[in-house]
Amino acid sequence: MGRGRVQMKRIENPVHRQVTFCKRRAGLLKKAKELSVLCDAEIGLVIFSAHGKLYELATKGTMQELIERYGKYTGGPQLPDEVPMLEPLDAKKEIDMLKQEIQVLQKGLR
Amino acid sequence: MGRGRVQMKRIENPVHRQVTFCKRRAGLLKKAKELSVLCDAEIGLVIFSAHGKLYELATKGTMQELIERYGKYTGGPQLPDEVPMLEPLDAKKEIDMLKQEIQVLQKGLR
DNA sequence: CTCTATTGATAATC
DNA sequence: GATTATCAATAGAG
Repeated sequence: MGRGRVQMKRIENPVHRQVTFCKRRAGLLKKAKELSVLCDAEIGLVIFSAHGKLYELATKGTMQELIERYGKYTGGPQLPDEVPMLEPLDAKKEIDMLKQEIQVLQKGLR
Repeated sequence: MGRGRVQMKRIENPVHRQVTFCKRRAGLLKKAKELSVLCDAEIGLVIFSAHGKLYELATKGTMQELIERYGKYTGGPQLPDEVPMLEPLDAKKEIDMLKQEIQVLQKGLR
């Protein structure tokens, strides 16, 4: 789109990259909403900018609910009781992961 | 795009809706990848079809890592100390406790 | 699925 | 931010 083609690689010019990020981010969010409405799909979209700012979209409910559904889908039917142990990560990180898993499991019990 | 405009509402014809879902889903995933590459952003996209099938995309790492980052972002900066901290147990001990709880929950799910 | 006609997204520009 | 020339996505048809 636009005047001239676009190389599919990181835009080096910071100003240009920022402008493109804003425009395409808006376009992506719009497309996601459209797909959700047109085809009755539940969509979650999370975008972290290069600078770490968060942009999100969740159709049908909250992002948390969607994450839980995701966890249930991937952790449930597909890998019932397979616990792929990770290497000894940072303890805090591992604790957070375990807590999240517990939340998913608790939700599944209801 | 295409021949004729599209009403922004749920497509009633099931065949038409399925075709549109496939096409736009592919387009959305492509756009998400492009935004990630062009603007150096980390993007997570989760799509549940109306029938419950999951389609996902995670640029830069896994979806789990992205979810963790999301949780950290929303639960961290925004609600710094609203997290009921447990007693400062030894990290290893806490991990073992959490794992045990997970096992109990998994058992309950069967 | 492949193939256009046409719209919609957007890169360049102001 | 708004405008416009172009390209890319896609609706409909085969």
